[in-house]
Amino acid sequence: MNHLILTNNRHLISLNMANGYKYPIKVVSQMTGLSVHVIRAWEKRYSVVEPDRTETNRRLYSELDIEKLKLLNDALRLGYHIGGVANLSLAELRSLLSKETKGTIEIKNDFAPVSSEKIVEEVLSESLEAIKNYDAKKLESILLNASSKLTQPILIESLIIPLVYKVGELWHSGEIRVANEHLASSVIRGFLFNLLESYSVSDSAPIVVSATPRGQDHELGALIVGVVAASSGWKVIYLGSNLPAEEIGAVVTHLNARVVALSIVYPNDDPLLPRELRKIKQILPSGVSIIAGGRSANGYLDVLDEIGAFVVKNSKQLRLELETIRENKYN
Amino acid sequence: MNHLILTNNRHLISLNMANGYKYPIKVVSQMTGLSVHVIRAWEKRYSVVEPDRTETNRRLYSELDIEKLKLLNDALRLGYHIGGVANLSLAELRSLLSKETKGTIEIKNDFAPVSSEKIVEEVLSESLEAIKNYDAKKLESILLNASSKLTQPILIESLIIPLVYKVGELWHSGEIRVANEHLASSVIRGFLFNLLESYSVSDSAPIVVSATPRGQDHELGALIVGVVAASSGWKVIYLGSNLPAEEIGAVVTHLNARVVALSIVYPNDDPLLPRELRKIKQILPSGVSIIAGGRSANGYLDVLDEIGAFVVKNSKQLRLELETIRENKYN
DNA sequence: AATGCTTTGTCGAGCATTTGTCAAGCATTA
DNA sequence: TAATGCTTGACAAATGCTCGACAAAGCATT
Repeated sequence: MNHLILTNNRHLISLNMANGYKYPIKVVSQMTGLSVHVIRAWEKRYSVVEPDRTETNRRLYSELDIEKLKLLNDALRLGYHIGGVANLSLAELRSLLSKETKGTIEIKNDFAPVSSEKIVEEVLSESLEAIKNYDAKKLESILLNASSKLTQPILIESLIIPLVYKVGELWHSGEIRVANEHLASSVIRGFLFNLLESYSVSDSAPIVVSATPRGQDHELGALIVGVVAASSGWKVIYLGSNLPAEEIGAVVTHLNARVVALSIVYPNDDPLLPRELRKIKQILPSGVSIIAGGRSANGYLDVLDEIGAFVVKNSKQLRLELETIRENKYN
Repeated sequence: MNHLILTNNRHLISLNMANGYKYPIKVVSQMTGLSVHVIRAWEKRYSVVEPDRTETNRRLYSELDIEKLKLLNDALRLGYHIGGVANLSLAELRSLLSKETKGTIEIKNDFAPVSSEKIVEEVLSESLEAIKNYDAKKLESILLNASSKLTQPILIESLIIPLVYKVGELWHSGEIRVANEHLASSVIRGFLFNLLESYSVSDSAPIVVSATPRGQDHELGALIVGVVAASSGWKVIYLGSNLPAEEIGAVVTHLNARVVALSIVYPNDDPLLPRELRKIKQILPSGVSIIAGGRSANGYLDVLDEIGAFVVKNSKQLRLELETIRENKYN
């Protein structure tokens, strides 16, 4: 059904369109995740769907057909046999599945006991392989794929962070080149940035400004912070790396932010950083919290303590800290 | 750390590419990634597009034609056959493709094709507004939206580059903050990176390695080069900024790349850069071409000349240069 | 457990259609 | 003159179709 809303003479907004277009089998295969062989076999054996044909006998599937195939595929994953559910109508299938999914929250755990650890391990080694081959596209698709299989905390804590560490290690040990590392960084950065931008939060959400202070060039940490904060319901203003204190202050004031999150990764003995941190503290309006994290944060514990920053060691602590701050706001 | 400064000779190009301009088939082939044979075959067999003709019967394609061809190419990649999608309108094609990826609401504007200049102007001012408000998400959606309305050359030459340039200007003049500039850089970088990764080329495509040499921190130029090259059918290995000569050499050798594209934006008087450039030349296998571009390339013309690099001033020249190199390969 | 029977995903052979590519011969352009 | 473009016709690769075969997995019986 086509709901068309005419807003003015040159914009047409169409919602929820089920136009008359019919899809070829290859596309249906991709959309449903079923192989073309299976789709044809099911048709032959159970008349699961009976697609139209072109004049030259090629199959043309409607959107309803596709929906049914998708539902059947879901049903199989839940343990049903194709023979048992093949002749159910679309409505019956839908109710069947909605009932099932209510009963068990974690569908995947029952039938596909692939542990997260297993996935992570695999993804890690595949990723490193892609990095070694300078295959940016491959790496990206691996990460995308992983992000759909893993929960966000696991994705960040068990995959992304270890991957970044590992790449750093291999680089230091000379097992991969600077070029490999650059390429990996680019892709991971792009991936995280997309992830960050994909969160949509309410306008009333509290604001956290994420950046690395002046002298700190490694922005992946700040991006990770951003992703974690966004997933915790914060509105994230991501400013990238190497940001002078005055700039951080200006943004916080302008947007009335609640938290500044700083990522400190390298070097861990920058003599100028303490001064920069103090300056940040000095510029920030009172009531704005500072959270610091990153591999080298430990190198500056005394300054961080001095300026009243919360130091977090991992994304879980970060989450907790953000939560605490958020609640205190209303006290 | 990414400053937004780029070439400023965009005026001429934007005039050339202005709205009513019609493109000959070879150019269309490059822009769409389709061979001229295929374009003609589709026209003959399905009347996919019906380009104007010169008095002497040569085809002249409009931007809408090009857009349609691009969309069709995308559709093929998703498994559609040309016969099935050939007669769809531009709007139908767009909705078909967006359904593949999103499947949600969609806004079309085909009913009164606004001129590119108008769009660009609007998008530019909206973008700057979003940047001033630290609204990364808004900026990103503006760019995404623009990319669906504009052809790729116009998007790059008339929108992205001017935007980058404008932001640099505003920053220098103090009208916006470093923080605004950082945020804009992040978003634009992410946008370009996505664009780059979205091109899929055949495995047999010649390879170009894109990077900035050691000492050059500004990677947007290298990304733009990457996007242009990818749209011209090259396989792009994007290595980011600040890459030592040995690394570039190693990658080129390992992947048997045909071209190294270097972006040189700032500073324009780095005393170490000439040495680095010579080193690159020295390390590269013979037969590998070097292309250099970017705002500050002019500052190193003699060295670039010495090492036999092609210096390009804009994306059009870049395209031409790539094409020339590509053809020479087979002679 | 072991045995058979059934279900079901996968594959290949042989044929038809679709589609990308190419060459030949001529016209236009630079 | 060399390069580019046009049309036509031909060809080969890719894709899809049907049918049949096969093996892994599930299930029930012994």
